[in-house]
Amino acid sequence: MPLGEALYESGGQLQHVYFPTTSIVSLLYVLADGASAEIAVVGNEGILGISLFMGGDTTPSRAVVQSAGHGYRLKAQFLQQEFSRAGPVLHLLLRYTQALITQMSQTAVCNRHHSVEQQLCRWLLLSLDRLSSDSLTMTQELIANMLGVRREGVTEAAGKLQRAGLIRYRRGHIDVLDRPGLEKAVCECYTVVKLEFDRLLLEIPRGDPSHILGESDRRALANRPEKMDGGNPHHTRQEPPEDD
Amino acid sequence: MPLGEALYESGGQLQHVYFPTTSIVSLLYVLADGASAEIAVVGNEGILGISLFMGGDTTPSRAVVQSAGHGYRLKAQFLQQEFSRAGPVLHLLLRYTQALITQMSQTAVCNRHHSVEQQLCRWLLLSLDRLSSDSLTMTQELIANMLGVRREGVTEAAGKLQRAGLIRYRRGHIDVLDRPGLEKAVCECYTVVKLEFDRLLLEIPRGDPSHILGESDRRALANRPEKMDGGNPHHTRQEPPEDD
DNA sequence: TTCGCTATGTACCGTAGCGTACATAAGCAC
DNA sequence: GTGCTTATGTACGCTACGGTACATAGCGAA
Repeated sequence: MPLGEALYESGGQLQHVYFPTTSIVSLLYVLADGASAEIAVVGNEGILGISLFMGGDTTPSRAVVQSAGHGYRLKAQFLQQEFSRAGPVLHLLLRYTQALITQMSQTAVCNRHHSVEQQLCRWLLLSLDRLSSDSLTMTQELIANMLGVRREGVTEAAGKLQRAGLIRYRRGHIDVLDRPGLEKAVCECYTVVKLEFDRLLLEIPRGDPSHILGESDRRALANRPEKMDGGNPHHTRQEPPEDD
Repeated sequence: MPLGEALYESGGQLQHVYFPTTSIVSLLYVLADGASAEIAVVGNEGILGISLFMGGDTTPSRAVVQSAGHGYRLKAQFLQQEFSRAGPVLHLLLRYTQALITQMSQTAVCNRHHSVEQQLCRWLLLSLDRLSSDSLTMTQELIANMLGVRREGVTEAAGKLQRAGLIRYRRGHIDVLDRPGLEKAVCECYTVVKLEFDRLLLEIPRGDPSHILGESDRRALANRPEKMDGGNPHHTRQEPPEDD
């Protein structure tokens, strides 16, 4: 999944869902005048194409690869088939969708009330969490597009963070030097989203048995079908691999 | 459902879902410093408490009655019971949730790129659509809280709209005089959301039969259980027809 | 190595919206 | 009516950010 590739366009018909593994994908809303804003970011914890099981088939958002890497993809019909079985996969997908809703909502509030610098911190940490790395390949121009601000604003904010010793960047690369420091500088929006993802996707729900997802269910999701660049020989699944 | 009542608080355990009929409810995200922003508005087209069927049981958002009126409520377990049957109600709820996601996302972009005046227009139209009326009981202070801006900003924007002959307001009331004019002044965000709601909730999906929702399904949802002021215990209604 | 593209740095002005303070007026209770 | 509460109007300075213009420097290609 190369940098900049659009997995789907606003309103376009989706054919697949995607499961990033080492890549990160941004969900963008684009306005008629070309202005845009990232409303959520999806990495190896998530799935792209939720409208395929939510029932809308398409969505007004755009999905762009923000950090090159790998991922799996699956034909929509296979996911829908599994979804319609109303088993643990359905519940896990819905819980993920709820986590995504939290991310979108918190982004909306953050857009309203927080400074570019705070939003940059949030963005860096959210991206880092999805890469399990402390280094990003990313120009300030791209970050500006994601945040929906001027490139110069990002330059300024990034310069401030660098002078504070939190990050270091070279042409097109950002290294995080002091992650705890970054977490101190970030607004609460990052924490809210992170806690909600952990709560919804890591904790084992109690109560209604239909919602219980144990370790085996999470393994089931982690054990993903159809690696895009080749094969994982060892996973067992019902659907045969297909296309590409 | 009186003005200002909180149907649920951020992180609080939900006991019921709510179906507003003549009321409007705002979903708010509140920051630690008290600042807040409305991320979506729910009226007679929608349902409050989606986290109950999405599987999270709770959510970081707050639901506040923005326009007093009536509504139905239903104990969470009954909705979950119906949801777990994986029939048309499930698909309708998920389609509504996707529409809600669109509204939240578009709100995020609008917060980023559009002026207070444009956002006020959007807010007025979204509220109007959910009241099927051309008059709101609403102070500028409350609107400011919803939009996450200063009250004075709303005063100014509303004054501009009034001088343009689009609206008229008296202490705590707003009348829309020229709705077409308002629709010309509003940003695209309103239109995107409206079209998406229409597409997802009014159009009859084609293709996968499990997604088909006909007129009877929509009647089934409109035919709502447990009126809030009545306490009718007969909400064990007959199951709606499986399909149209 | 040199060249050239592109990412980054800096500066200047314009403006929308914030924080604040206070004035006015509409509606309500009596 | 009178008086109080609360909604609305207005003003002023401040700041963050947008728009623009241009300078510099890193890095890859030749």
